[in-house]
Amino acid sequence: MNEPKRYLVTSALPYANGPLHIGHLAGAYLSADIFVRYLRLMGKDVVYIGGSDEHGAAITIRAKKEGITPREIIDKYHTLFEDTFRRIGISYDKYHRTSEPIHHETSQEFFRKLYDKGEFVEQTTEQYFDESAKQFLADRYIIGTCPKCNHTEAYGDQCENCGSTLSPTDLIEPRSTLSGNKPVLKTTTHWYLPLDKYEAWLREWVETGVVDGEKQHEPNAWKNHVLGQCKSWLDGGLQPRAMTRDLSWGVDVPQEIPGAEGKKLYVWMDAPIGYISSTKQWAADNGKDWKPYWQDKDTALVHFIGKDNIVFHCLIFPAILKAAGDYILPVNVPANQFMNLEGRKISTSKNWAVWVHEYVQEFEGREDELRYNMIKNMPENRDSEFTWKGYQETNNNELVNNLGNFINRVLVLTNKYYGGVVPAIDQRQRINSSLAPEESASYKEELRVLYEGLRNVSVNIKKYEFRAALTALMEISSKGNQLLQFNEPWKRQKTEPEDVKVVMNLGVQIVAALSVACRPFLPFTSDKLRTMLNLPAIEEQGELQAILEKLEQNEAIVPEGHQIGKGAYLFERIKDDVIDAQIAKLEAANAANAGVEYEAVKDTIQFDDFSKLDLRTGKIIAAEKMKKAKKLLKLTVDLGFEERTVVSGIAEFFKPEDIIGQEIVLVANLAPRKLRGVESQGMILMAENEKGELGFVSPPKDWVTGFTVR
RNA sequence: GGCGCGGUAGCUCAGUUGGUUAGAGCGCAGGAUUCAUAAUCCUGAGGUCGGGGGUUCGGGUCCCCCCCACGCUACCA
Repeated sequence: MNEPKRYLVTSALPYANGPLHIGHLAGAYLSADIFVRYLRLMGKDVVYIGGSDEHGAAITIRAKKEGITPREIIDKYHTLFEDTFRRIGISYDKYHRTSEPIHHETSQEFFRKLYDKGEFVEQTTEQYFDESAKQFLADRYIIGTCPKCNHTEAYGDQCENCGSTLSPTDLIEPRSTLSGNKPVLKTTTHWYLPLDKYEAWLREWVETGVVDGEKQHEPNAWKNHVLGQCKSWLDGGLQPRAMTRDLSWGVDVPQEIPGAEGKKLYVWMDAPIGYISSTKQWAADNGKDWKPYWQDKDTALVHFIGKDNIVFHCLIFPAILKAAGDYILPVNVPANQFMNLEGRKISTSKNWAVWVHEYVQEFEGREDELRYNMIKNMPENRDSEFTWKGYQETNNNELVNNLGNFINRVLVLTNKYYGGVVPAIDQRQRINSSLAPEESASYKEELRVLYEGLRNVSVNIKKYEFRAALTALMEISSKGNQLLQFNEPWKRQKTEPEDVKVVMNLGVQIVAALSVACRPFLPFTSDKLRTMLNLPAIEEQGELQAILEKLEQNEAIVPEGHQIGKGAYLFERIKDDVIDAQIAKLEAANAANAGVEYEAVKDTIQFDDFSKLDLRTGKIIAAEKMKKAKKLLKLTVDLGFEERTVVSGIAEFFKPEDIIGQEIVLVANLAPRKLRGVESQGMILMAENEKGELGFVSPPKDWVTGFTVR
């Protein structure tokens, strides 16, 4: 594969239904931003694309709940996203939105093209339908009792209480959120993309990089967990996926297609095509042609996403692109894993998160400090963790003590000794090497060390190893500190001023190199440094490439005689009270949210309804774990007059040997049901707490078995 | 239960195709130093590389079994 002519880089489109937290940032936005800023600094042709994902049922439901329009919600979050990204320095070339007409047209064109080519399979299935509202109900429009945790407000696709993934037909007592009525099952027809038909080429493409006999990517360059998850799906066999849904808020299925009425494009045919429509808008705004970026084989397409999006970007979207024809496939999908927060999973609903828009407000001027910590702890290959204490430590120990201090030392000394003018030097002078205290080095040899340091940053960014690249950046600064330490200008200025000139000139060169090399990671710091050095602001147009070329030729970056400005602190120490306040804030928000949520009391029943239940006291006399099931125990219950076999989903909370002799209450007249091949004759009553933990409901100790409970 | 990514120093993590005494940063202990935001630099202590077996002249690295964490998935009357 040749060096690409141009790059098209995307970050996952955030869903316009809630603010951005640090997990989003560490997952898909900072990584992309580092990559594109680097490419620009190397003089590459690169376009960085993103936008808000603004369709879907979750938004309409929320709008209904809050009594506002979906448009108001998406406008609110789209504006917030744009502002947040700008303030934390995510340098999109185009941040677009899927509600724009150009996006509707683009995704409809895609659909039309696939339809005309006969790629779709039409399938008729039964879906819930609200007769009073006269419409099919999206998963999110159906609420019912979760079959797993009995939460009464579970959605048709997911229970937000226990987190399990559901299908609408799983819900007990489903009801429509539109009318509150019980929905009926009715047939509906949708267009499916037959992924099963594409399985063979998708597998070859993922595993070898070859499509249609042409090598398009190097699988070794893909991350393990990305390849692993793709293979896992491929091995499991791909199923046709619906590309349309019965939704009210989204992109219409092109109306000339028979049966299109009331149908919208599903997220697969909507959100990722947002990358393309966003590119079109960028091209229109800048007098460019969007097509080479999506259709020319010499373009490298890179998707930055979180691990929850791997299958989507590595299998489904490529399938759509190839089915449409004329489109290139991604050369890499460097998905990150997840970032935890203070030992727990980040959770929007539980309000366990650091919100980026709050951070940029509360820590204005400290954007790079967050970026630095996020990159240092980026979940590149496994889940990682953000802690406020860690944030404080990286800030104080690395940004202040290492980087900021080195730069300050150079600026202070240069101003003190030479009035801020970069000293002219005699290149024949030898100084102490920055590499080892006992060795000597020439000016040019030290420029070479700097060159190698920059190369090291560069190589790691190319490999999508941003943590390593950041470490390499900090090594440049560390070597700078060593150079000063081994040469001790403050001592030798009086005795060996010519040596000191060489050292300080080098110091300025290193700081100047850092002002360019730090930019992908710390763009705000880069700007400040350029001002301090009195050097032109960075436009991200080949500046890194330019200094690499100079250094490779052993040429200085900053000429002798250049006047630098005064130093100022780039980073400031963060005190304990700031950190303590943030931790307290986190705990408080979480506690406020965790206020025990009581389930709503169900509809009133009559005594007759109750008396239909036959509850009996009993005792567990045998228990064993069910094979091939994580949650199930097979229990034998003594009812006095008979023994029952009961399969119960309590294995996560109780070991079989611990519950022999446990007295229980059994629903004795529940219709038997087979679970994993074993007939369960009844149900044991369990109490559940707010954490979802289970406890037995039992009669007093040594109660007689087999008697009724009422 | 199935599949997948991981399990390396007190903490956060590097360790390429198997090859000499397993590394970095932070923290800790000593020392040097003062240009610098009590910053910097040097030295040191600290690891049966999750456990067990195997292949090999040689295994953190390859193979098998097991344990733990996370994710996806099935099961939850």
